[in-house]
Amino acid sequence: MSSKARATQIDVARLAGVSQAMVSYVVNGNGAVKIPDETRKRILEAMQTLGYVPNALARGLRSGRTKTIGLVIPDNANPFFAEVARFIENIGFENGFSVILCNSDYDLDKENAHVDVLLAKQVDGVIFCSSGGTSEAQQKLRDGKTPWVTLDHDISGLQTGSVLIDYELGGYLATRHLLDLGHDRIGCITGPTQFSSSTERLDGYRQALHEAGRSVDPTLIVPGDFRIRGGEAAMLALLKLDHPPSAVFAFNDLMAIGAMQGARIHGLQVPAEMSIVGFDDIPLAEALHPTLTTIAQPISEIARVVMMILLGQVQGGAGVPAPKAFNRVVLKPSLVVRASSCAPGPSNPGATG
Amino acid sequence: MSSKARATQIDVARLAGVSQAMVSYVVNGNGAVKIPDETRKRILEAMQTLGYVPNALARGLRSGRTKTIGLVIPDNANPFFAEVARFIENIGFENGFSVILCNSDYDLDKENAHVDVLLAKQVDGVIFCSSGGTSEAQQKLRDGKTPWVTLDHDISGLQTGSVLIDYELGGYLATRHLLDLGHDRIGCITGPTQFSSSTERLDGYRQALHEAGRSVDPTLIVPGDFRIRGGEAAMLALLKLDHPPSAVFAFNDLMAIGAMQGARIHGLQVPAEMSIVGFDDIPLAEALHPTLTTIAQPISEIARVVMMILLGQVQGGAGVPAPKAFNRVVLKPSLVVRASSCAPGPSNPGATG
DNA sequence: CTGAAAGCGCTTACAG
DNA sequence: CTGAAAGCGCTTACAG
Repeated sequence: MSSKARATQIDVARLAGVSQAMVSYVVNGNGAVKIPDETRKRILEAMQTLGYVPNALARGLRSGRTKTIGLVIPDNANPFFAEVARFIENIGFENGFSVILCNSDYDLDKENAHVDVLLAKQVDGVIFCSSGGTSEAQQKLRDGKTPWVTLDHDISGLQTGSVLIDYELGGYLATRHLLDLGHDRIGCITGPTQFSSSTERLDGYRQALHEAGRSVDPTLIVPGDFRIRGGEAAMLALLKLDHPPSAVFAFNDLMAIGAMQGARIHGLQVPAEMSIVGFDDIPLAEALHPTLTTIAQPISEIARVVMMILLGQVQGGAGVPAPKAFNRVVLKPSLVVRASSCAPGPSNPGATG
Repeated sequence: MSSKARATQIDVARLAGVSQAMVSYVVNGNGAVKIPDETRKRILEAMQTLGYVPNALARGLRSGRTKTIGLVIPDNANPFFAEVARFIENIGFENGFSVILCNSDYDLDKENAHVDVLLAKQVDGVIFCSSGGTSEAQQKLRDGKTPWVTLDHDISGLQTGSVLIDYELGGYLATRHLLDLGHDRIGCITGPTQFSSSTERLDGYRQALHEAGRSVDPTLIVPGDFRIRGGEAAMLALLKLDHPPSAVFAFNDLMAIGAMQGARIHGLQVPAEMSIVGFDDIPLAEALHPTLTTIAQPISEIARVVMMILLGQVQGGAGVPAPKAFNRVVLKPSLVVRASSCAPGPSNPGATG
């Protein structure tokens, strides 16, 4: 048995003494054709005997559907994206879709290469979590006819479904929280500056400062890379300033964790001597010590909405768009106050004078 | 352009004034056929003009290769598996392979369903990180002719490539470390007990205890679920014992993190009043506070070896097995001592008398 | 209810 | 160097 080639519908048909079409009808449960129980049973038995496995390639080529979607994210090792991927895959599985995982590594060329492959593989849809900016990959998706949904916040006239996160609001909430606690000098560890998801958080930071009548000190804004090590390095850089901050807002939780380490390396207590706020609310945020104050992204909600939009378009059939109301959804992040932020201590140089 | 159907090789051939075969040769760079530069250029231009994208389904159907592999893991939201997936995908990308991500959720039925789909989709290979035990899915893989590599430690005569982790050694090292520190009562938070990766760690635990002339107290062994919450609950259960442990070995880092929380909920200091050792060495282990002592699995090495074996079989062509030497690789975990473990305090009831 | 047949887009010998 | 053609395994009208 293991020496023979894989059985096909023709083999099954032959063994069951029916035509190939009958086998196909049984496999696909086509309701338009009624097959006598006796015949169906014979076919099923033949399939069993031969260990028949349908060839999804042939089916896809013929039907134009592959039951596969592509997921492009920057980095699956980041717990936030790992969670996103987990939820997406789960919903896909429940609906009979496989997901091809693509990590772009915040690299536009890689992103582009991945989209090429996904399109060549005839995926039924693509979930595109851009590394930021308008890329070649995004252009291809835009020009093509494969349904796709973006998780970016690039609202420049997208002609597709998009789930947007209000990053600016997130940046505002984080900063506002620290201002409310009495912090005056608030550091900022950003993501790679070319990405819109970074600049938007930064806009929120600035807005909160302005609203409170504070000026923005550019030396307090240091770039990170969305990774732990980058957060640590950024915190150490901030602590070398003549007037270091008493609180730091890191643009994601991973960097916030690194910032905590950086503070400790410097001998500072968190939060007593250094408040830290993150962004994402990864599951580990509340397992840290101290637990991490952060801006929560509604991960499962994001995944749910994205898949609803995408599968709506995919299953609606070619050219039938999803209900207009679902095409653009803005999800709000929210502040989750935990133990890593508190009012500045009296001895803290960064405290309100 | 967006209203037309996707261009095919026939369209390109027509526009370039050549036969379809020529287009195919250009696309695949078949060295056996020499195409004049002028002709090649015309074809390339026509492809550009029409926005030609090869149909990987047709190619796969014809050639028998899909340049796609399947990855079955229990849970991508677990940082350990997220890392594994990340490395696998990366190596796949470098070699021109896409990866279909499948989460089994420690559920044998789901595992089985995923393998069915992967086989139907004609993947070139499967990486199978079993949830444990001999499952239907594993049987199908064994019977089929699709190359596959297992990450399990089920050595019961596997006729396939396998990368094994010496979990027993890991369990031994963790326990031995705690014994060496002077702990007498060492708790154990296991994984789901039906899985061999759990029982093997437990064997190591027992062995270390026996070797030190200690008996195994079954009340100190509590089951976990490989998740943070489960670790916390297990720790709380351990602390309710009449004779609670002074140290705990959790079977993965996620549960170790939960155990830390559980200890804190109970008002215990880690490590002064409760030592904790994990397993995996996820990137966050050294970012925790205190940093986590754990048994490190060589994640990147695991991914590298798995892919080397799998791609060797895939690219070696049907029926040509990889070099025998690569077919079974046992990787050793190692102890990484950090700050979450120390000698028991004098006031600690679990300390050596 | 059942069968013969076209065709999805490609690769690959096989002739010229 | 170039073209005509078979065939990968399936789905789906179309006749009987």
